[in-house]
Amino acid sequence: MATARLRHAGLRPTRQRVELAGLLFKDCDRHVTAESLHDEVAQAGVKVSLATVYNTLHQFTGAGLLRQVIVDASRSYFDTNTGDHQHFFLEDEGMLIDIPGEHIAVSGVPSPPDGMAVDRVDVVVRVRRQ
Amino acid sequence: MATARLRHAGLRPTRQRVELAGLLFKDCDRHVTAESLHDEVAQAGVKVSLATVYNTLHQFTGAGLLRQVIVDASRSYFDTNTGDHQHFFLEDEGMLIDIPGEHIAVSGVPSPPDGMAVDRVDVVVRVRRQ
DNA sequence: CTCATACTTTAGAATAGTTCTAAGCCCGTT
DNA sequence: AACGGGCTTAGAACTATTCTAAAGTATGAG
Repeated sequence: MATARLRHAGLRPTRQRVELAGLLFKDCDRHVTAESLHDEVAQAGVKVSLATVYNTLHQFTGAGLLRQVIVDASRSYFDTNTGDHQHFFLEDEGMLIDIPGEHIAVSGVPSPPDGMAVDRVDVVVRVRRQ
Repeated sequence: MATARLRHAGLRPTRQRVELAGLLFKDCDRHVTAESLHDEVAQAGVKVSLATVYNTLHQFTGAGLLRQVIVDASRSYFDTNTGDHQHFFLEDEGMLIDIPGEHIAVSGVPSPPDGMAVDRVDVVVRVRRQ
């Protein structure tokens, strides 16, 4: 459950973090923005400030519970799936869909510049209506 | 030259657009941000407002002369190379390096959701020092 | 060449997402 | 129960970007 997961990640299980973790990790994999999560937690009748939502998303990301996905210049998405996978990005709706890592492969990446190591390879398949 | 290129793209060759196009398309492929280009044009002793730099970058992108690259949540990059290629992103320095399209390949992309068509596949190889 | 007009540029204000501040709160330990 | 350090929060601040509306300018017609 949420409390144990937080403790294991070295994060004090405060009311706010437990609430947010509950929403984020309840069911399936999810993609949220700070604002969407803030709305959702408010909808659930819990009061958590937007600043705390931002803090929490970053702490969870630092602890490896979330992964930040950069696909849109105007806002940040966070993904509850931290495993090997990539994304479709529906540009019309600003929505992400996972592509399992087993399905997709990138080949022919040149060796990185001297003194650099590959941190991650991100693939974004941008799709539009029609 | 810049003037002809602008006319061909259906853009009136104003002093500002000609100056910016001159800087952008003079030599090799380049990656700029609005701010870096604004600094550069100022350095060259020309006065172009930041708003015009933004306008121009977007108009050039709309005309197919530039391509916007989304790799960083906090700012937009524009690439003078509009051909098929991908990028290394040096996270420590906020710098982009092209990976030629012949070198890199993505396979196993599932078919997009119903009613959607693939617009573009972007690969970002994030690298860090050491 | 001159003019009219529509398109451009610009300074400054406005906006949106995000981060910061500092004051009070609360979790875990003693 | 009390304490101490981390946590939360409202609101201000910040930053990249976009908007506004007023002044400037390229272009085609005459």
